[in-house]
Amino acid sequence: MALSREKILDTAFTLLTQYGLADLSMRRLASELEVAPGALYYHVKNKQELLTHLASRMLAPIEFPQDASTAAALTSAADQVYRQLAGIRESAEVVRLAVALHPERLELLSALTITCHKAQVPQLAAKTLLHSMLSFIEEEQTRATSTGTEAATQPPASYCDAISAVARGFLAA
Amino acid sequence: MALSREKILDTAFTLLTQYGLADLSMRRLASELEVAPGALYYHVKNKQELLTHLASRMLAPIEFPQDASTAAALTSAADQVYRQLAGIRESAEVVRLAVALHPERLELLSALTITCHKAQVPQLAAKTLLHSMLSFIEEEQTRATSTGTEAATQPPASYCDAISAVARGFLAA
DNA sequence: ACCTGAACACCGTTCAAGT
DNA sequence: ACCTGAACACCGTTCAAGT
Repeated sequence: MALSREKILDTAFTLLTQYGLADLSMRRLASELEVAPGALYYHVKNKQELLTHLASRMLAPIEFPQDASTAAALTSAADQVYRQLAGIRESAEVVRLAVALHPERLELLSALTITCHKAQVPQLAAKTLLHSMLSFIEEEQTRATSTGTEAATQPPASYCDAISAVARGFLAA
Repeated sequence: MALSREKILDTAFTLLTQYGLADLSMRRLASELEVAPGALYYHVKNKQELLTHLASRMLAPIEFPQDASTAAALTSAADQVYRQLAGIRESAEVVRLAVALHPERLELLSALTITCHKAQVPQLAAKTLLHSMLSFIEEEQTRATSTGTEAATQPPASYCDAISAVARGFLAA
C-alpha cells in the first residue's frame, strides 16, 4: 500500500495519542510508516503543515448550528469542542498551533467568526472563546494525568460556566 | 566574569528578543556565552526551567493593586500585562509554557487567583483571563509583523474591551 | 565548585539519483 | 510520480575528567 497524505495523518494521529506530541517527529513518523524521512515531504510541505492538518481533523466532526440563537450556538460549539478534544492527548497545543499559523483553514473558527459577526459581537471574540476552551481543556487534561484519573468525556459544569461567562461578557458589551 | 543563572537569563532574553524563540537553544545560548553547552546545566535544571524563569522575569515588574476593587484590579493587571509583553517577541508562548508547567511559580497568577477567590469568582477565572490576554497579545503581535508595523505599546481599545468582557462574564456569574 | 570534552540519541529538511 | 540514500546543519542532556 502506497504512501499518501491520509495514511501519514492516520499514523501521526496514532503517534500523538499513544506517545504524545514530543514523540511525533517526522523521523519517527517515517520509521513507523517504514519509509525514508524524505518521503514524507512529497506529501506534506513540512511539519507545521502536518500539525495544521491534524488540528483540522480533530475539529472536523464538529457541527455548527447555523440557525440557533447566538448564545445557544456558542454553547453547543463549546460542548462539542470539549467532547472532541478532551480525550486526545495534547490536542489543545496542536489546535493552538493551527490557530496561530493558519486560522483561515479551521472551519470551526470561520463558523465561530461568522456567528460573532452576525451577532454584532467583536470578531476577535471567536478566537478568544476558542482559546478559552483550549486552556480549560488543557487544564482538565493535566489535572486528570496528575491525579491519575481520566479526563471527563463530558464537559464539566465549571467548563460550561467559564465559557458561557466569556460569551456573556461579549454579548453584553 | 563567571557564569551565573542571572547572566544566562540575560543572554537568553537578548537571544529571544533579537532572534526569536526558535533560535533560543541551549547550544546557541552556550556559544553566545562562550562556554560549553554542558556548563549551563550547572546553573539551570533544563531548558523548560530556563523558559519558566524567563517568563517570571517578563512578568516581574507588574504590580498588582491589592486594595482596589476587583474590576479595577483586573483592568490594571490586563493593562500592565499588555505593556510588559507586547514589545517582547514570542512572550505569549513563553508565558503560556510557564503557566502550563509551573503555574505556582508565577507571582502574577497567584495574585490574580487570590483576587478571584476574594471576589467569589471561580478560581480558574484567573487562568482563563491570563490566557485571554496572551492570545490577544499574540494576535496583535502577528498582526503587527504581518503588516510590517510595530505592535502598539499601549493596549488597544479592543484589547481592553475583550478582557473586560471576559472579566464581566465571570463577575456576573 | 565550576567547567570542558566528548559522547549519546536524537531532530527537520533538502536533493541528486534511482525506479 | 514517488521514493531512497545520504548528507547538512542542527538539537537537549549527561557525565567522567580536569582545574
